[in-house]
Amino acid sequence: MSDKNNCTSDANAKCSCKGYNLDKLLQPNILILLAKESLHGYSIIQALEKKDLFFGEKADNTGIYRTLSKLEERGMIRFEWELENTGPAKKVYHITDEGLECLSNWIDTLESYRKIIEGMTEEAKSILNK
Amino acid sequence: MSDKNNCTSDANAKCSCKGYNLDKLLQPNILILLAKESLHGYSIIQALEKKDLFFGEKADNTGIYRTLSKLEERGMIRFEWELENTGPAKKVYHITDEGLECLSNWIDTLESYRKIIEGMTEEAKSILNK
DNA sequence: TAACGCTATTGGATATAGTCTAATATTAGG
DNA sequence: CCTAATATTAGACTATATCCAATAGCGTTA
Repeated sequence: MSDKNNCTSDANAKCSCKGYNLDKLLQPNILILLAKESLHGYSIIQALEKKDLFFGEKADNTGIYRTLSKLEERGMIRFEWELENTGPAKKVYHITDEGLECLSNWIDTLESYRKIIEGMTEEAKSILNK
Repeated sequence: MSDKNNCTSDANAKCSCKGYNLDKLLQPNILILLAKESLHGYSIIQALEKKDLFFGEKADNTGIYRTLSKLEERGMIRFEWELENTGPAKKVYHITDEGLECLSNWIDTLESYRKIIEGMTEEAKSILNK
């Protein structure tokens, strides 16, 4: 079996069909966490890692901090600096009313999305007789 | 009710929570179509529009043609020029063995993805009491 | 025949989401 | 003091998709 005839060939080693490039849905995932409790960036990273959100891959810190900044710019979340305890200063984020409404929209959006993905999977299965 | 307190405010009019920025999963969608029959780009566009894949939005031609080029570069699909019939020349694409294996991988990936999205939706619902 | 619309493909610039690498800073433990 | 863990940020880059524009063949119709 030649390497060219499967998605593990050099050129396709990181083919999207393995899930590497799927949207991690960081915005709704972060809103869900913050709807339950206020957290700072680093603890959000750890919470997302626990969830095994990333197809076994570890979370990307930079991406999460960038998403937090963007959500803050849009008024979905706000933060206060926490200097009290031990360790470096932390930005403790909490969700706003706008963020809760955004999360409510996300529920409908994700349900539609799930149906689309379900339909695709069923169609692909029937074609390949899987 | 102020405009600032919902996702329809100017700044958030095209908020991702409405689904505008979701991955359209063009790669697997195109592979599914081509696993059933060979097609040229423009007919793929029309087929995807019929599916209402895009949250009611119309398909973006450029994106579909770019995805076709990428899939072709990676050996998932191949094309022949069709000059016979009326109209401009068409690139008729057909799926390769590698493309079929890629689609098979996509089935597992999409099933995992669906479960992740389902879990997120349920969690968000329980938090918001929806 | 000129104008228009449909079919069919491509290119440039931009947007959004996320990754990789590196840097900075505080503090606790050995 | 050195290192590891905690905590945040910046620059460059990749993947996916969008918006606008251009090109080109062909049929209809005014």
